[in-house]
Amino acid sequence: MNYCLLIDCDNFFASCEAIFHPEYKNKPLVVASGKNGIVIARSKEAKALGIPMAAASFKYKSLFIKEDVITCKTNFSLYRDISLRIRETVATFGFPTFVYSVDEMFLQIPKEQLTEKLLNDIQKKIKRWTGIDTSLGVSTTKTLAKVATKLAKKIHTRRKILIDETEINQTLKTFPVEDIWGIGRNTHKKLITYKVRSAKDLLNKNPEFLKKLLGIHGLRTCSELSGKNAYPFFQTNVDKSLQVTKTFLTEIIKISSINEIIASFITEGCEKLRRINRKAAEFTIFLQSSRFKNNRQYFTKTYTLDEPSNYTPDFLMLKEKALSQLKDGDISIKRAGIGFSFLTDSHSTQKNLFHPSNEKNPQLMEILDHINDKFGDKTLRFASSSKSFVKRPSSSAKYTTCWDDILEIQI
DNA sequence: TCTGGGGTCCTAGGACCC
DNA sequence: TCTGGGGTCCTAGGACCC
Repeated sequence: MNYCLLIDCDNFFASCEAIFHPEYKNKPLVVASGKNGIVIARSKEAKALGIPMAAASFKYKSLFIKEDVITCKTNFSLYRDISLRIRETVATFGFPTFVYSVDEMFLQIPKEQLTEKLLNDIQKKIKRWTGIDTSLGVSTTKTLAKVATKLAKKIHTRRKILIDETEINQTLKTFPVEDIWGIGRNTHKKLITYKVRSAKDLLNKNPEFLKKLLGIHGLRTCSELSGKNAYPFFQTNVDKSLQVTKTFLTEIIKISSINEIIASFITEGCEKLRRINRKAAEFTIFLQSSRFKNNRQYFTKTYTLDEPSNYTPDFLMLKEKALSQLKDGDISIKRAGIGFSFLTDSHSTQKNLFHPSNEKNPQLMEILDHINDKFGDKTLRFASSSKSFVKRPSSSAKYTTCWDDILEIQI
C-alpha cells in the first residue's frame, strides 16, 4: 500500500523571482500579469500586507509604494525551468511521480518508507538544489493530501502527515468546505444554502443528493475525502489543446490591427505545436469585449481542418476567412485569442482521402523555427503578423534559459 | 484610465439513427 | 385526430484547477 505525498512549492513565482535577487529575500514581492495586470503570486511578506490573490494591481498602487512592494512581471520561461529542476531533484528519490502543475507534484510513497526524515530530506534537497521552499502533505488520497498540505502551510516545518483515521476525522470536522480541492466558488455557494460548511458536513450528505447537486465531481470528492481513491495516480499528461490569448491595455476596434495580432498568435501557437510534435484538427479564433463592462460582445469562429496541421499558413488563411466577416468598430476588443484542439502526434496524422493535401513543405517551418531559435524570436516572421503588438513591461531576465541573460558574478 | 493566461473534465440538450 | 422508444454522438457552456 502506498501513501500519497503532495509537494507544493511555496509562493512559487514569487520565490523564483527571488532566487537571482538575494536583495528581494524577506521583502514584500508580487508577481503581476502585466503592467496593470492582476497579482498572481505573492511572497509571504506581501501576503502579510493583506494583498489578496488576483488583486487588480492598480487598486493597490499606493500600498505598493508605501510599503516598498517589489513588483515583477511574469517570466514563465524562468518558472518553467525552475519547475523542471525541481522535478529532476525529486526524481533522485526514485518514487513514482505525477506532475500536477508547474508548482505541484504527487509522489507515491510505500507505507513502510514514509518517515518524517524522508520528508525533511526532500525539502532540504529541493531547497539546496533550486532555492525553493516547499510544503509537504501526506495522506491516503490526492484530495486528502491536498488537505494535509493546507495544514502543513500553517506549521513551521511545513510538513504534515495525515494518516491516522481519528485525526483525519477531527480535521475534516473543521476543514472549510470551500478549501477542498474541487470545490470552487459556485459549488460553495450552492453548498452554503444546504448548510454544508465543513468537509465533514459534505461527507454526511447522501450520495444521491450530492450527485444531483454537484454531479460526478461531488461524488468523487467525497469518496476521496473518505479515503477511497477516485482518481488514478497517473493522469494523462498529454496536452489535448493549446491556446494563445492576450488581454490588451486598451480596446482595439480596427480590424487591420486585430488581423496582425491574431497572425502573431497563430505564429506563436504553431511554433508551440511543432515544438511538442503536435498537429491540430480544430482551430478557434475568439474576440471579446471587456468583461467589466455591460453589453459584452463575443466573436468566435471554429474551423475543423480537412487534415490536422501545424503549418502556419494553413491557419493564417483561416484567419483571413474569419476576420473578413468583420468591419472596424463591430466589436471593441479587449481580449483575443486562438485555440488549437484535437491535437494528434505530428508523425502519424490521418490523411484525408477526399481532400488530398497540397504538398506543403514542412522543411520551410523547420528552417523558420531553427532560425528563430538561433537568432531570437521573430527574427523571421510572416509579413501579416505584427512585430510586437504590445509594449511589454520588462520581466526579470531568463537567467537559466537564455545565454545572454546568464548571471555574472564577481568573486 | 488600468482587472493573466493557460488548461481539464462533465453535462444537458439537440440531432440523428433504427 | 391519432404519431414510440431507445440508443449514440456532438456541441456549447459551465465548473473546476493552477
